[in-house]
Amino acid sequence: MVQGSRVEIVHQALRRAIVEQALEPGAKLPEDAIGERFGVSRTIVRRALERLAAEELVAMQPNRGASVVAPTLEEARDLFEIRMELEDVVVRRLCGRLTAAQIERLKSAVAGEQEAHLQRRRDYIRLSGEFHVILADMTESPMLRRYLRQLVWRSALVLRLHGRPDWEDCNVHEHHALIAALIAGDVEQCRRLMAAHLRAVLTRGLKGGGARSEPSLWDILAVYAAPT
Amino acid sequence: MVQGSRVEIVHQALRRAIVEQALEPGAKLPEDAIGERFGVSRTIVRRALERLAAEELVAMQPNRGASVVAPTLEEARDLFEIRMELEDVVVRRLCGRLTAAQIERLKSAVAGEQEAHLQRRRDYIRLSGEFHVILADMTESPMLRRYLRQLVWRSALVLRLHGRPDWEDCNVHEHHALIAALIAGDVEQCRRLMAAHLRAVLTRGLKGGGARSEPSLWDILAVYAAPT
DNA sequence: CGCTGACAGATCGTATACAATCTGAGTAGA
DNA sequence: TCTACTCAGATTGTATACGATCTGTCAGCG
Repeated sequence: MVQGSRVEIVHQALRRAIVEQALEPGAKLPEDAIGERFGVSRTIVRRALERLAAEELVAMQPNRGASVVAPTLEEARDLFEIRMELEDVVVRRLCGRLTAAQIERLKSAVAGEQEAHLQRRRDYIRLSGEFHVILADMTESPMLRRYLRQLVWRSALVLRLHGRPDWEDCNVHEHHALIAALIAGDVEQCRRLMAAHLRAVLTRGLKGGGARSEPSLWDILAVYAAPT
Repeated sequence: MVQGSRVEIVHQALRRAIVEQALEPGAKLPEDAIGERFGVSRTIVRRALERLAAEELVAMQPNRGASVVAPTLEEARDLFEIRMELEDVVVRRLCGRLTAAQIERLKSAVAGEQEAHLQRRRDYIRLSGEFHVILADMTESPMLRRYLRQLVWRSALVLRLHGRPDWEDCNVHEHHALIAALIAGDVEQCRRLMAAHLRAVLTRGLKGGGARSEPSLWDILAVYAAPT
């Protein structure tokens, strides 16, 4: 009576592991080992990896296997720019139109974030992204939902790779303010808050010369790879 | 010296067949038959189908195999709404910033469309979508490029399913006007033209009670499936 | 006459076998 | 000492075999 096939199970498990940053960017994902761990054959694992590759959470190189993607700084910025555009669409659609039930759902989601943050739980990052996924869901636009999910997932990866380990960058207040503005129904205010929020996430995440941030080989070699 | 693996070949071939509407929406895609046609095993075909499923060009049902998706009218509208948002981003980024080479490329693309249209070639629909893909490419944003490609491909499918077979709905003039506005550099004018263009495509495609448009079973039964 | 259940054919889901490819260690030669 | 080559071990790429599931047909029963 499992709702999902075995491929689905492996797929989602790996995605969670990536989004929650249990699997580091760049980590190798050998088919054999994963298959053994989940008790399935390589066929299943390969299909799950292929799906993750379609979501651009893992990269597959021919004859070299799969590994967790390690987006460059440039890709990270591009990601957030597009995400800002789509989140802008979301707030424009939602502003002043939230039902009581939706408001309740958003508030409990933020409460969950707060708790995870206070307890310094590993899933804080996932939860604080989940807030945006919930917002996207409420637009009832399958496309918006779909694309924003992917962008949010990849964002988590990016922040892990280029971000600081600070527990101080807390989204809870900004999420609260956003909910209030959505209820109030001032579109421009909503857009401003969302844009500011995302910009804050990005700069908090990227700008701080992270204690943890190991620049990727690609970035490192950028200087040295200049022609002639 | 093929650039892509065999999976890639089958994947792209099937996609072209779908986008060019050689494969009707709803068409079954049996793994055996396709494998035999391309001279590969089911393993390869299945992976190609899985990729197409990730792009939402085919739907895979457990134990029922794959078939070309047949988006509902509602999904079609959603698709175009999101596409309009992203195309808006594209023109905002490109307006007044086109290089001479880019202008040349766009013009020759439109010329190609025109030719295909005059000759009533099957690939006209693909080419007229390609114009938008080229624009997206020029933004140099991998994300924008990626998402817009998917949206354009799916658009072709939607227009086939719900559209009229008219050869009169020609995009060439609107594409020309758009290029001119992008060169001129008037952002608001660009946005207006793009929005009008897409709205025109949608209404030309969907509104006209198409001679060919068979409403899907789902739509048909909507009235009859009301509770109690 | 209509319904139920069994069966055959087709199609899909998964595991596994074998070939191809890559990686790194070790060795021979300059 | 350094370079180039070879080869074993590990890992992936692909085909295929076998079991599971679905669909449609047809006989048996009410």
